[in-house]
Amino acid sequence: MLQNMSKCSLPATRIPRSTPRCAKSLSEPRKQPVQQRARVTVEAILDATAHIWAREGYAAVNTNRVAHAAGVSIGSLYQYFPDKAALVGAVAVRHSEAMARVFQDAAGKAGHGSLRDLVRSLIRATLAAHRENPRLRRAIIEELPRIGRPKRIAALKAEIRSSVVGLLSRYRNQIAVADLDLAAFIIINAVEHLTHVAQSERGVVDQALEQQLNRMIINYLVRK
Amino acid sequence: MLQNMSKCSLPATRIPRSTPRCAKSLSEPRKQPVQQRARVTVEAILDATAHIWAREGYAAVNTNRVAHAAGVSIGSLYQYFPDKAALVGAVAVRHSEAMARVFQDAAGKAGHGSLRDLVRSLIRATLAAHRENPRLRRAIIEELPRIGRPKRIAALKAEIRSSVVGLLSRYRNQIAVADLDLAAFIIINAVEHLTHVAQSERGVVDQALEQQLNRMIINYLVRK
Amino acid sequence: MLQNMSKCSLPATRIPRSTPRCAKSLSEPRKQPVQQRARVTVEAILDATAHIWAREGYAAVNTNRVAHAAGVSIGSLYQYFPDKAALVGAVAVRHSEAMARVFQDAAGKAGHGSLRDLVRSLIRATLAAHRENPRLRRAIIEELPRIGRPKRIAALKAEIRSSVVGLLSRYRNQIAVADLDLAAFIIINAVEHLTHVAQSERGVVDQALEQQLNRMIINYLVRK
Amino acid sequence: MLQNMSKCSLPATRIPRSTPRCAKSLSEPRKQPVQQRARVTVEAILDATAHIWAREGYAAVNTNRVAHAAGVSIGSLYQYFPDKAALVGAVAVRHSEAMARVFQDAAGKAGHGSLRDLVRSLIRATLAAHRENPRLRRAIIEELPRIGRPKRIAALKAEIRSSVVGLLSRYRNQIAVADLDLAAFIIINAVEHLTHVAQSERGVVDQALEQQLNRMIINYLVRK
DNA sequence: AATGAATGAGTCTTCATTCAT
DNA sequence: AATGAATGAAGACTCATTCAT
Repeated sequence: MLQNMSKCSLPATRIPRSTPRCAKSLSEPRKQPVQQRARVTVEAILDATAHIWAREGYAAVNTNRVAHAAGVSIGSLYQYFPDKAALVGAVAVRHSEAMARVFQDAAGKAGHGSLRDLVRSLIRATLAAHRENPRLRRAIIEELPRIGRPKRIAALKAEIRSSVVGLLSRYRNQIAVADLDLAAFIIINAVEHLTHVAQSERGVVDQALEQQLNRMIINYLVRK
Repeated sequence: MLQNMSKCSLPATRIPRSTPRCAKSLSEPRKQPVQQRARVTVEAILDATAHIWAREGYAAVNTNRVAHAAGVSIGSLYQYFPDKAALVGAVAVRHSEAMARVFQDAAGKAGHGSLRDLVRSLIRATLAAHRENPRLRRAIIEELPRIGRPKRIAALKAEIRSSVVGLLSRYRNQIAVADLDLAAFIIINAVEHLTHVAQSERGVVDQALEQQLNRMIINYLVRK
Repeated sequence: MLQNMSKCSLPATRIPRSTPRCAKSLSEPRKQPVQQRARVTVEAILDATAHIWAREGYAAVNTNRVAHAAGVSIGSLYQYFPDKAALVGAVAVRHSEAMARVFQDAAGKAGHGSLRDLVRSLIRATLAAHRENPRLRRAIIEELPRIGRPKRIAALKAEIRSSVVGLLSRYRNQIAVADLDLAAFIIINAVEHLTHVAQSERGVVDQALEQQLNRMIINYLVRK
Repeated sequence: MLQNMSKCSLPATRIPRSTPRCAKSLSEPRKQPVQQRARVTVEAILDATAHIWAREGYAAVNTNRVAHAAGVSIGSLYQYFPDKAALVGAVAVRHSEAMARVFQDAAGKAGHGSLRDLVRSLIRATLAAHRENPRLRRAIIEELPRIGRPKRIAALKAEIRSSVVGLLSRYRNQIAVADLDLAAFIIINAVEHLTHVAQSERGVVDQALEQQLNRMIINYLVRK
């Protein structure tokens, strides 16, 4: 009886809740797969999610479809992921980790060269990262902020930025910008977005773009 | 009671729609309001849409809610907008037109100054545009590409780019970049996105950023 | 406050009334058009209704669409027709009257011939009636019973049947069927439906069919 | 209460549907029930559909109501039937198959008798079929053509007709009609419709009618 | 008389999530 | 652990009808 009352509160025409945001979103995976077989299942689910998300966007990702595409029952999916947000969250994490590795390698290699070498290396790494599954990357960049908890993403970005600040600070005396944090912010976002938008609007990320980016960034850093 | 009898009719089967189907996305508004009160209705609907979209993203925009927020019946909404996409499309158009005016004014004012003046003026206009309802702008930038027909948006961007190319070409001999179209692409997107991301991640678009942008762009254009 | 309660009675998922039939249906036209202009309006409305009904079925007939197709405002439509059922009712009546005239002419002409002549004449009239706007006729035959009040239609049919009984009774001594009412029922419905179904399934109502019908009916009547 | 939190997720935009669109009408059932309980569900849905359709016509069939009447959630209904048309389509198929069996039995039994026996047997089978749930039969006959794809229905009818032609051809030398296909068309439709209309207008399908039908058909076939 | 703006109950359909087997 | 049947809240969209202008 009482529980029926809640059904009765909406007028017939649906006027949805104006406060639908709930603090959760992007929850952690539910349990770690221990058996080999289970790890395969989880991978299949993530692959299916990534595929759909990359091709058709977040709105097209739905749990039943993912389960079906992964060749797994919907029940199994929920054994490893508490909800839809956890699904795309896990995909994003998996992808980000791979990207971070690429990026760190690049930074490591340029460890003892000139500022110019460092810039060139970071830009090259960003371009390389983009050529790797650009559609998924696009989806993550464009849609994750609306899905996941913004604070976590902000923290991630801050981390990357501070590592770039660390790299730049070795060349502080050559750099015309006083606020290195702002400089890192500008460099990272400009390169990142220009690569992204070149990919999605022009369809290619080529030599010419790379050259322009190098010129733009190095001039920005060293020129008065 | 009695008047309800007239409402009694056979349950009508829903089939009709003599208009095709398929091929929609971002359809045109349905009919032009001719009476004054209708124009008020349409404005209220657009305002409500913009408000929800800006605050909570496209996924939170739903037609019943928009109608309710606009103080209008769902039927009225559908009298003027054939579907949800048309709703956000109209908001985007309304907003874009306003922005275009701001931008063109800026270009006009800088008509006879130096290249440096032109750059400064365009950057200032972009910043100003961003300060005007930044959340709606963010929503449009981030989500419209996933909603509307990409070709149309691409065409719009190409138009803007070519107008910038036109402005730059007056100063060609001062510019170190051979491919003016690529230069315009880079300038527009770098400034646009850095402003955007500064707003959404740092919460402000300040003097410091403006200064850096000016330096970055002008150095990019004139330095070897 | 109180009026809101009524909005609260349905559970969220719609479980519609299981007694939706209401006794009304097929109401009379609302007011007679007196001015010439008004008569033109009414004709336009009926034409539009007939056109849509014939082409796309009752489910596709909707008042706004009819009004639009008739070049009339929805308000004007409701000035002359109290509801949708009245609309199709009026079309059916207008059509039936025309058909009745055709039929009565045929009966009149065969007034003093043989039984064979009478049968031939009635069948020919039925065929002729079918060739006149067969799609509308099909719609009326198929869909009116579900729309209009069955009693009225039954009465109409009884009337036609009794007039055929009247015609047959002149030849009673040649007829092998004792129950003339049953005979009339069989003749009318067999001829009517075979013509109808030949039209809608074979696309034509031709000489061969007419000949077969004549043979079937006359044999049925006179043979032991 | 606590468990409700997990239900909290971003409002999902409704877009997906990775399957085409357009080109449906009378679509196939969606997935086959494999578990026993699912088969029970499907039967309940079909029974509910048949009941409403028979009693109140197609316009009164609506998915929520069917689900409710079947004691099943609307979601379950859509798990097995992609849309409303599939629902009535399945009912029609289930009914038609039963009818076809009745009819074929009749033809089989009359395999080695006279032409007169064959006719008598077919007519009796038609009458028997009509006594079995006449309202549903009426609904199917009257409304299916407007719902389903006409080609498929036409094919079904052609099949039946050709089987009757097969039966008749054994007695060709006794039959006065040269075009056996036309004869079959006339016989089937006349008997079918007269039975139907006797049921729906007179309320009974009795001995007298059966006798008249036998006389009409046999005379039609054998008399010059 | 005519217009057309407004209404809102009603209908189809989807999809995240739970739970019995 | 896995399966897949079941659930139902939610959301897009239609259309008969009313009423202010």
